Amino acid sequence: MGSDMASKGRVTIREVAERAGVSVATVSRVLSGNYPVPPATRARVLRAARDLDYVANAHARALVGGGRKMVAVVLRQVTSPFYAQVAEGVEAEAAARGWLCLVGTTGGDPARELEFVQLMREEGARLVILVGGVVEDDAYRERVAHYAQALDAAGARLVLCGRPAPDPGIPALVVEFDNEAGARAITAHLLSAGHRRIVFLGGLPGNTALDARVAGYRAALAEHGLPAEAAQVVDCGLGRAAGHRAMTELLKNTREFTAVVAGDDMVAAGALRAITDAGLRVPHDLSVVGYNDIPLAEDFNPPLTTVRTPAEELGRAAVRIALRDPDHTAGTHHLLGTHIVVRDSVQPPPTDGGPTPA
Amino acid sequence: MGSDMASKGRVTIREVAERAGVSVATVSRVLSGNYPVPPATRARVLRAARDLDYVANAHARALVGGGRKMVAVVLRQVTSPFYAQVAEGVEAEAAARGWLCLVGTTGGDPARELEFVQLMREEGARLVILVGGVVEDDAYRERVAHYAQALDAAGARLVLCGRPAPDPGIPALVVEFDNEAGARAITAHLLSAGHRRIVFLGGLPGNTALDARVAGYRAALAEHGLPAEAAQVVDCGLGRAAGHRAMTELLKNTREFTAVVAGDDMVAAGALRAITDAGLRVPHDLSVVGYNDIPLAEDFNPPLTTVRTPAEELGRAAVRIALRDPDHTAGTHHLLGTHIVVRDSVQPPPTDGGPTPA
DNA sequence: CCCCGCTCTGAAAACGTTTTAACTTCCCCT
DNA sequence: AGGGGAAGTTAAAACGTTTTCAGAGCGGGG
Repeated sequence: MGSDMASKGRVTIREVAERAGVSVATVSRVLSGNYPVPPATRARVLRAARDLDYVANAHARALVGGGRKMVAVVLRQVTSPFYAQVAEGVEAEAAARGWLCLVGTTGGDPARELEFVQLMREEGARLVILVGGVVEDDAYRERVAHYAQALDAAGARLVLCGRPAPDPGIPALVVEFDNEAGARAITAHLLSAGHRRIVFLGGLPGNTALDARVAGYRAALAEHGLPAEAAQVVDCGLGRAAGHRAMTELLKNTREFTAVVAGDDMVAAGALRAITDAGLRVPHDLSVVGYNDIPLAEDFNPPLTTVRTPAEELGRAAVRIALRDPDHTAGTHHLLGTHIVVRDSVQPPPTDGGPTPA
Repeated sequence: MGSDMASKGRVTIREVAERAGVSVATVSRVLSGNYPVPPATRARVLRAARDLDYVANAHARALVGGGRKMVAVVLRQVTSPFYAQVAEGVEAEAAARGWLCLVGTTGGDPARELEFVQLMREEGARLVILVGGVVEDDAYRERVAHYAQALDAAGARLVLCGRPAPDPGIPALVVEFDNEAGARAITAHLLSAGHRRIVFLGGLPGNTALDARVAGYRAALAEHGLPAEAAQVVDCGLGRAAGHRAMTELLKNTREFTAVVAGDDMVAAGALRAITDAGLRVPHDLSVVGYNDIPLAEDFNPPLTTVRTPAEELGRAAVRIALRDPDHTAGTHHLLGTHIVVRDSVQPPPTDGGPTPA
């Protein structure tokens, strides 16, 4: 760094030009690399830029260049392990292509989501990724349709992760996990361990991700020849606290079940804790499984059997798919696979009327 | 939304002006709200803007406005619960003031950190927050001094969370937890439960955050009248995997300790798992404490006694402090307090030569 | 010897906004 | 009635780049 660093304001391209003894056009050509410049001049410019510790003004660049390489991710909160992984995937894939990644959190508030998308339009994001299930009502559909059209008009693309496109005609991509298949598989796992009375804890009617998991759960039950009445779903919503509360409630009544499939791992965490608090043991007295396989799921008590949804890969896939085909292949739906990871929270149900032998 | 939405490119302020029958200056004044405009004109402009679904170009704004309200957080990874919380704090505090928040991840690579800070200079961030301990060597000091001076010259500020300012003269703020006090307190907790042979698992020589915790650990031992040789610190570094590996190793030898204080909760998670794998029980055979109180620490097996470092508050404090005094109160050092949260991973040590009575 | 074309460089326009300075009106005061 | 503001509005400059267009220098082929 030179000793004559500007003490006030930023160094502009003009000062670099002056010091190098060339015009601003030449400096721009060297620095942006968009145009060949003979080695001698090039070196002189580079030298001057380095001496002055010049940094380009991204705004000026974006202004004339008409936009910039930026992707925005919008999610409920970064402190949720699952969302954090998705964000990391997006960020990694974006960074690998030299794109900037902006993450915004909404706390689940549609108003803040709208606000953020608006902001991203102002910022000239070329790709906006909305992640996380949502309750799908008219307001939602209208909102997303608006986003999609506005972004599309500006030459940007919208991808929805784990939430539905409002209409086949809307210019948005959808990338998500096959929730139904995942839930079906994990429920089948419980079934094949011998469980028959299984409750689904953490339904959230209207939320498409959860609805799909509930559907998978019911499908597994049906496939195993159980009547529709065998399904018990507790619509307590997501989150550790909700899981804890609902499970506590459930345990107050006479126990009509031997296993629980939780809406996600956080719900499972709450449920696990509630069960322990009630003096029961998992999996000895009750089996429980989760969903998502968050990083600390194997440190739960006991290590949680759950279905792995490669969250980071979801994020990567979202940007990869959106950026791959420049032609407008909108409206496409992409499903990502999942698989069960078996740990220690499941064992055959206790035999009726007495404790199982060790 | 009007039926005549521009189908190509963005709607500019000029088109709004035209439709409203005023000049661009007037539109700008209405939209930016920097200058009073009579209600009638105002309404007409607003109407035109809405009809055209106009969104301002943030770049043009930032260009003329000389920068923009944006804060950038740089951290190792968002998937680490502690960092995620810090990021959330920063984001929340920034959003509350109408600032934009950009989070960048480095994976711990100084080169990527440099690259990102450079990028933020280009983007015109007015506040850059570097978070996370780091090994402090000459390269680090030089790097940070460079950031600080460059940002300062551009009228931006630099705040360091949990890492040291290279030199009192450098224009950077430091905000961090009192690591030494926290480690001293949690070690004292173990001591007062009767433990005498305590190992510190997760040292990382050169990393100032960890060094401070080790110092606190040693101080607690000394205060309790134990000789310096009583301290055993295992420099295995951070992360769940490191903790697991180191603990496994430790358990291979004859056990010379009854408790372990982990460098952070992730190390504790690994250690807990290693102990369980070895057929031992916590806290019956061994007591374990962590550091940070990450959100899932209470779901560990057993629920972890640890020291709570309010991470979100750290993030909030960083932006609050940096933005509070416009005068250049640089070089200041702010320490945030911590406190112990007691759960179930500590109990008095087993009596020598036999199992403790229940 | 002249002209063409190529390489290198520079002047200036453009990007979309904010803001300053100036210019009308119109009203009120003397 | 005339002058001084105030209020409302506009034209134009400025922000820092990229890019187009054109000019200058120069070597080679006819």
